[in-house]
Amino acid sequence: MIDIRLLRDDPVGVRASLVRRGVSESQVDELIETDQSFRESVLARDEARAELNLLSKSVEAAYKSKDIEKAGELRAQAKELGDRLSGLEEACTSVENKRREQLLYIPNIPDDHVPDGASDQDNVPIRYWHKDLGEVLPQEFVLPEFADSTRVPHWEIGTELGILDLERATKLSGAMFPMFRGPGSRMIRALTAFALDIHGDESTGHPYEEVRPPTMVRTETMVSTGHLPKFADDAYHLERDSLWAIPTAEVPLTSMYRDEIVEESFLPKRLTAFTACFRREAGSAGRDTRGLLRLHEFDKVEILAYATADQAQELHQELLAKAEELLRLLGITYRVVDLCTGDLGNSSKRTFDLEAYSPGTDKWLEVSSVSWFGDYQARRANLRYRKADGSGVEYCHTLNGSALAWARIWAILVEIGRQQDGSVVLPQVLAPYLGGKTTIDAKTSRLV
RNA sequence: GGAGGGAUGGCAGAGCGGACGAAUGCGAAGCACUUGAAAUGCUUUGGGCCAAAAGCCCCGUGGGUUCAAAUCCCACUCCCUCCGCCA
Repeated sequence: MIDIRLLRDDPVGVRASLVRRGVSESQVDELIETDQSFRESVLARDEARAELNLLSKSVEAAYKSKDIEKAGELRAQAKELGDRLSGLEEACTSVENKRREQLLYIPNIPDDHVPDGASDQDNVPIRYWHKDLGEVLPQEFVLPEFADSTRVPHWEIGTELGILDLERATKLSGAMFPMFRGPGSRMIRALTAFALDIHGDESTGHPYEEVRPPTMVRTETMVSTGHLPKFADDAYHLERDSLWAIPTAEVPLTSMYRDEIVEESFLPKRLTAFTACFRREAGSAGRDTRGLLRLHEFDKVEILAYATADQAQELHQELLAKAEELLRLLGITYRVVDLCTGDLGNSSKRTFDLEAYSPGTDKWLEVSSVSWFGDYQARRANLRYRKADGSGVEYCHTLNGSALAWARIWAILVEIGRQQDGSVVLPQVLAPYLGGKTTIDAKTSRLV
């Protein structure tokens, strides 16, 4: 959540920033009002409490001096004050809860650099990359030719080779649950090992610690990252056990140090995790239903960092570079997009998306989203660090990005690797993870 | 699933109605002593609300009793041990 003090100190500025990303003025004003009455009732309550504490002390003193009569008198007085206090206390908690509730629904304040915009149409491409062209500025980029053999959608290729079995997956779980088979399944395993090895590489000097977190989490864990309470409809909920299926490894990784105060020297802390991710996709029924474009369950490797405010921006670039590195190694054409205020995620301060080109569908697919959350999530998670100079305790900054989401990568690899004869050639970097064989044979559907 | 035990500061651990935001030990920081270190001694060392001195809150969470609760009562949550079941 946002820092309520910011809102107090600069209501006009904060309101303007939030309106920029689609929050209504009235929602902000309501919060300001609630906060004001909260502070008033806290003051009233504390004054009454102070008085009562004093009275209690004098009761004790009266008893000690054996003045039973006076003690009785004071007790009656205190009793009366106590009754008044409980009313004030009740009022106080109720406003406080109201304030917290309102606060939980207010999205993060976007960074000043975030471009204005209403929807994903207004996102700003920053650069393109293609294996033969290298980095290219947006205005200079022209999409190179893709061979006809690659202009086949991945679901057709997958079915043809028997490495994707969506029909039977539907039998098991319903639409939008994928099932990979044979080399198709092994590709996911190879990609995962490949990515984790790169993230965990010690020789970089800043390896990411590999974590295998739980996939089902408590409600508080989902609240910390901002996925609850606002977006409950998007998540799978196991009511009987009060657990939620994680939509991304960001959820458990961010809460790992929830309610803790770490030392400044601990930061920046880099983590990486492979998990399945579950999304109900409640608002998108009927869209992108074919193939692997939109799924209820998919595998993803996530990278995440905790940082101080000073380190955050640099870490953001580092995470982005990490995700880009994988795409480059895989030879996938992509662009980096600076998300506009209208498309920015609720908890995010700034986000870069990586969109990879799928020749089979002629679409740019979001395969990674790299976000800087400022202290928004850390406030929700009560995740802080003790400053090295001893000057106190501060909220951490959190950042994370996908690197990468495999379903869409799988789709693109299958499309760009497709040859005239229908076989699929996979990137050489995966060879060590595929038993040295990188071609899926058209006839036998086996790796050769 | 059954039975028991527990939840206190960075850790260990006392306190079991008022003098307790909390003994003691360990750890950490500073200072002194020392050529330096060790040892020793002294001092400091939780978080939050508030613009803030003051004031107020926090001993798992929520409620209750009381003038007064870490301490008594109730509920919940979590953790541990044993038994059962099990990948």
